[in-house]
Amino acid sequence: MEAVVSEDVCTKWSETLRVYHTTSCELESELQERHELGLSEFEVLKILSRSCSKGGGKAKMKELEAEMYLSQSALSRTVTRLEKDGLVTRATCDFDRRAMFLMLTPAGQERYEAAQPTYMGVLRAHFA
Amino acid sequence: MEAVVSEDVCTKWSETLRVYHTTSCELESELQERHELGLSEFEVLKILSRSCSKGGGKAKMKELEAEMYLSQSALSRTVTRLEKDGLVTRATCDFDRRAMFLMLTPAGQERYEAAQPTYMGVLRAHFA
DNA sequence: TGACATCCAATGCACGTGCATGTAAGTTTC
DNA sequence: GAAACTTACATGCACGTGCATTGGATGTCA
Repeated sequence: MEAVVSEDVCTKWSETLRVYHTTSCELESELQERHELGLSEFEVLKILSRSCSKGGGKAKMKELEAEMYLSQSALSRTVTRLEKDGLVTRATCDFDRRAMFLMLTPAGQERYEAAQPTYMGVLRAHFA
Repeated sequence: MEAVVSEDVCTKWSETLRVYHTTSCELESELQERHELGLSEFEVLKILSRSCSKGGGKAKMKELEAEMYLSQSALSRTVTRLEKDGLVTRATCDFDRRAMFLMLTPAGQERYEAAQPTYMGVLRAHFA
């Protein structure tokens, strides 16, 4: 009884591990090879694209952080990389000068739209 | 139709991501805090413990590599750390002197048996 | 208003990982 | 048996990450 339950959770975990690993590896390499984007960079573009379309073109760092599985420091550096590539711009918030707004540049929007089908293709291949 | 399928695979992926992230983070921190073991270190001990009980006390690096989601180099260094902590020992194979046998030390066996309930506890909390 | 706590983002640092390469041992081909 | 190839593991290196800290801005309370 106990043993059955134990075996069951182990199986579930190793299944999760397998799916996560194969999918994230393929996402990573496909996005890198075809669009020069890491997975977390793509995720930032994805969230920005979504919130920009309804939020008037900007999102706060804190909002991004809450939606991603990434530490504050890692997110900060990811955004730095994206900014260096000209895909997003940072802007200080007028009302709270501690906070930063992020905005997709046209190049960022374009890059995201080019990469999105690749992303979806991998997901479909693994989950459909 | 297309949209529904798309939404579905996205949901599945983000669910996988969530489960993987929360579980692996908790495994990592619990194992580290209570037993001074990283997750991949624990995984090596786990596989060794299993194959030792039936295989006469040893396993080859290649076998480990095949059973883990870890590159050859990462595995090599993980084993180096375990060896430095006195939990496993390396031994060259007599028949193929390229290959390495790994063996759990008594301390390694002990550490694994102490950590295993912690590991199972986390899995049960997330999957049961 | 002044002192203190809280919050946001950036950065120094240590660490684990993957890729590419090195080294040594085994295998194949002629 | 020598040369070319393959296999097993270790290691140099670059990179992304998390933790802890810093610096600056905001909020709170007396």
